[in-house]
Amino acid sequence: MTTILQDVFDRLLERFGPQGWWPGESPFEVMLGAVLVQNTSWKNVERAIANLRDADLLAPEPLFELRVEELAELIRPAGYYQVKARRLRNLMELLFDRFDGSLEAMFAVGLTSLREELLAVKGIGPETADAILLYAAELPAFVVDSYTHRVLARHGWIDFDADYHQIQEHFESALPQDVPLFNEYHALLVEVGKRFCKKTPACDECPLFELLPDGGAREPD
DNA sequence: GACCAGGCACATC
DNA sequence: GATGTGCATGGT
Repeated sequence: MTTILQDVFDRLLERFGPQGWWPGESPFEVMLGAVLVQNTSWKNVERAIANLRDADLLAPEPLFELRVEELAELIRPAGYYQVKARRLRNLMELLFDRFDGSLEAMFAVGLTSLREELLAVKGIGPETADAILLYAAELPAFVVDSYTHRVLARHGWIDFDADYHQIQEHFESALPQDVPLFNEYHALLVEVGKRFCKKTPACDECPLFELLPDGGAREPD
């Protein structure tokens, strides 16, 4: 049987093609990006990561040894740089205190345990944790972001007041627990969100428009 | 100059 | 438990 969520995925993939997420050359870099991108455009995150790369800091050891004040200056282009420097520091402390600095060891503890450990880090909430799980650790956690919420709610496929866990369950219960699928699906939702489902939407040109049961009349956010 | 972008923690009621 | 606010850069 075909669910609406599978329809949506097929349509988005056909329209936009594979997105090749997550941008980043290593799992460690992907993990840092997950924190840096919080409420921030990816363009600004790229500058911050470039600064870290130029300083040869895109690896666990050197980043762990870097003072938080210096880290803050380097990631400044990503915005909220004082807060995010502290958050990255907290994440490094988890990595070294619990896993001796080994990403492999950290990712090997499994989805449920690692998710709990990540959520216990101050500055890592559900979306950042799931982004690390899916895109860095390659574990099947569906990532829910503001676009996911907006796209689904505006089409009437979830309630506007659905919380993170409800939306995640909505996807995970309707789809196979497949890492490449979850990877592509979230990336495609961000893409359609950026193009057509901003705060001022362009619904009439959205590829999902015709999937609406009643022609698209929906309450605003 | 206003508004927005791939959140999260914390204060206050 | 719900709602509001601070955090900050860079693009439109």
